[in-house]
Amino acid sequence: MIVNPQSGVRQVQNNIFIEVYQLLYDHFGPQHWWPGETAFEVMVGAVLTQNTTWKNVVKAIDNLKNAALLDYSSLSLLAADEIAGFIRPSGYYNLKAQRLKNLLNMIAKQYEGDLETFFADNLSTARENLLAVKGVGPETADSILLYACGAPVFVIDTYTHRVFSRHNMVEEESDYQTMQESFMESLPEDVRLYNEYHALIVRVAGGFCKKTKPLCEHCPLQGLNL
DNA sequence: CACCAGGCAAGTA
DNA sequence: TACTTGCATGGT
Repeated sequence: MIVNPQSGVRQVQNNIFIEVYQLLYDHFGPQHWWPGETAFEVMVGAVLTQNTTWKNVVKAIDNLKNAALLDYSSLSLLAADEIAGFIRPSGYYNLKAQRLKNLLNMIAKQYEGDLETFFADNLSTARENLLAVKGVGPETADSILLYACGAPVFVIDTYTHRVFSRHNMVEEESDYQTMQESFMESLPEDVRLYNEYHALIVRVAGGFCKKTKPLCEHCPLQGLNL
């Protein structure tokens, strides 16, 4: 294992990103993500889970499901303030309702309201269109691309940053794009791998790598600290 | 009671 | 450019 004496950060050389994946997969097994029945549900969930625990998102999703609103054409008929009423449990409900509207409007405008056309679009075009939606940032966009569109994009989130910076595998000040490039340059381009890896990072962070507990006892990555 | 959760945009200096 | 703040419910 090579460590850069300047930064103390491990060199990506053989190859820490794959090692970590193996450790996590061996410890936790497959995570079966994304937890949603349809691609549309995944897309909605990606917006609702912004800075919010998934448990609360499930309640909001259930409200939409029970009202038979969890499909593109039904949800598109509602105004933002009507959507807000159903998604209250997920928090920021006014904001997120408008963000969902913005997303639906983008699909209406760019893809003539055809979800399947959007899901099948060229990766970079789809990503640009998603990022142009107010309320859709890089993580939300990439989550939709990977888990709804099945595109080979690695998703970075706060957990990814926390776990990997805490173990000195990326620099503390690394931004989204930098981290994403590190992962994607170090891993084979494989949707299934990206899917499982991100889910495993969320799993280990939620289970062991808490914000207020810098020491992750009994964490499967424990031995990596140096 | 304080703090956190699978972000993002807008405001300030 | 580099911080800071608003958005909000629900669980620990």
